[in-house]
Amino acid sequence: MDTMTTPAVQAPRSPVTRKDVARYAGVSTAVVSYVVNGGPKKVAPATEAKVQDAIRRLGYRPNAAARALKLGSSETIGLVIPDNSNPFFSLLAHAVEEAAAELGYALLLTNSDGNLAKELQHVRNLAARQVDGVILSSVLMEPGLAELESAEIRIVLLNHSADAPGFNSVGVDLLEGAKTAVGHLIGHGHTSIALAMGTNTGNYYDSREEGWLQALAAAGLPEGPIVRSPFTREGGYAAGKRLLASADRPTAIFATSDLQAVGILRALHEAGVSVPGDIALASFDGSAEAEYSWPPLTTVKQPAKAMAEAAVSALIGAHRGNESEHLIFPGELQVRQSCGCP
Amino acid sequence: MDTMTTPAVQAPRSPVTRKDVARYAGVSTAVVSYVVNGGPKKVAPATEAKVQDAIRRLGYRPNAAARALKLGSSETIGLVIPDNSNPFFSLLAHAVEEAAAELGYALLLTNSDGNLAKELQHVRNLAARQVDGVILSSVLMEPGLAELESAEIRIVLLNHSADAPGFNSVGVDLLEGAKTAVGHLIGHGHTSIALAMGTNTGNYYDSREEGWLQALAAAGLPEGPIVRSPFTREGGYAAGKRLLASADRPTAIFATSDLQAVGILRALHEAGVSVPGDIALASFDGSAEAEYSWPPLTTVKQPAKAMAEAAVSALIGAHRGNESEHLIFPGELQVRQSCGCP
DNA sequence: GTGAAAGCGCTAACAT
DNA sequence: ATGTTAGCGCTTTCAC
Repeated sequence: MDTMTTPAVQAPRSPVTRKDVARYAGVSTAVVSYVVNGGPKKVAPATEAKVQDAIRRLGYRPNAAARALKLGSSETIGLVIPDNSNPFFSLLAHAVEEAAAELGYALLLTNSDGNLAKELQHVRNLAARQVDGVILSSVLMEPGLAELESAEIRIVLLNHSADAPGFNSVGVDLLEGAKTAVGHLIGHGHTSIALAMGTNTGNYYDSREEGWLQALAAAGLPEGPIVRSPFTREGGYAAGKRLLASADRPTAIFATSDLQAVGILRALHEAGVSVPGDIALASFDGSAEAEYSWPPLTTVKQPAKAMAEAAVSALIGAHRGNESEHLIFPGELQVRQSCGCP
Repeated sequence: MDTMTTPAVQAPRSPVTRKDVARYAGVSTAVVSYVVNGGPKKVAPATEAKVQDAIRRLGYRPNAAARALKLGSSETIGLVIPDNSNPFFSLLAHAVEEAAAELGYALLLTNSDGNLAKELQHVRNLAARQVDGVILSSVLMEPGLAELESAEIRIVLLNHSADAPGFNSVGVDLLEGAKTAVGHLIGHGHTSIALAMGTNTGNYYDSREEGWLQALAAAGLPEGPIVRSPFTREGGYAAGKRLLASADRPTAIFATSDLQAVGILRALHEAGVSVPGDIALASFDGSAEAEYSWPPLTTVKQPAKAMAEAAVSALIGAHRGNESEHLIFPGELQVRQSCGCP
């Protein structure tokens, strides 16, 4: 590692306060506040100009900590997600950041790495930092969530598709999404459709499994093989290899995440299996990566932006009610080539 | 969109302050502080126990805003990146978050979307929020950076490989990385190697271009075609199509990012061109996506974790000097199949 | 070992 | 329209 050195790094923060501005402008500190905040009192145009000028000349910037202390709000929200380097979550995080910024809120980002202890610790830490609420993409379901109720902070669950009593939540319709995807595969004439199911920390039942089952049943098809592995590329890769080696090799696979599908794709390619010729594939998430795999993935797109906006709005938006709401968004099938469509 | 409603959302924040704890424990507020912060004064074990008990019973949590106000530090840093949904940046963000958390700092994340105005606005907003510094993955180079010097806040440039006087910076060795990748392609016997160059907002000269040039020159090879497009999958896709259509179609391509390479791959696949058989490919970044493309990409891996740690450390670490430093990390060639290796 | 109190910078009710 | 001032919750110096 090379190191180069040149002089002079710019200095830290300004010590100029509202008081300095007031003195410089020849007004009281209250007036400065009124100008800075546009209220609550009106200020004479001439005075306002003087103050603005003083602010500019002095390079004054309000101290957010003091404001937060006084107001009891930091205009900041926390986001806890499992892993920001997972494309689906990074997209979600970006959308949340944008939605929050829209309302003048900043975003404190933390990764739980799928670790429950970290998750709890982060929520508590965020609470201590006086965030106005946290959006939690939890790794686990109900039982564990109860611990959070004592955290004394507004929480909305994002990417959470089951009802969680006592919490606001927003998620995607896993059941319908899975049914749609599997139904599409069935439409291509497949009769042996495997499920590559992602494994969660909490061992709850994921509705994507149910959706797969229901779609099969509705078509009078037998239950295909199930293989369970993490919601990752590696997990998918392992799943793909296992499916390939199994006695009843399926002719189609429904993967519960794009990442898994990407891993499966690799396993299939390595084995010289053609997609969708020999085995068709459909997945879930609708991440950008799915559009550029080879072949491009047919996938159920989660409306990440809308979901993020709903979560932010439920947390800090104007209409945030006091009832707990469970918002479920529909996924949308994005048809590409991995399923067998031209 | 379905909506379900159930009663009772947990209540907001606790109004219990250090004063309440003091009263409950029968001590002064100072002692509570000593206990909470483990200093600066020692406290009798018995007293400490009483205080801890009071804290637990009352569910007290220190108010970070007040602490920040008093101390002049929010124990928070800001990160400004172009786009958190770009895998390379999301990885970087994750690493920065981790490194900051290690030191007890939280991370305020913002996306500039490659927009200069947004970038500046974010830096200023972060400064107003009393962050202790910002890590900036700027979209532009020197000239524009000058504006930030007035922002009166510590800044370190991340993912910045040129020296920026007056700023700390950490980046990867673009020149050597590119030379290595192109050299590897040359080692496979290619003599016509194109460059898929990413375009930046600031129109500075990217050393990857120079590296490509130097590697070619060192091998006595003619300059291959250059095609310029954004650092994205779409940009790569467009670049791939243009390269395919060009009169002097190359037998190898060096792409300046994995994302571009993924786009190129798609263009090549669509055209029925085999990789690496007909055209070999190497790229830059070393993101996870590169490992799971088909074929897997040979790429120059940026040590994101180390870079993030260095940036955080330069910003808030113990040894942060007052001289401006420019840290350049070496990239490491990850050899996979897209280059022609078995 | 413990406590009293000043003050960080800001907001807004109240006074003028 | 503008000024005065209390106090948000915390840290820490200085006294005991």
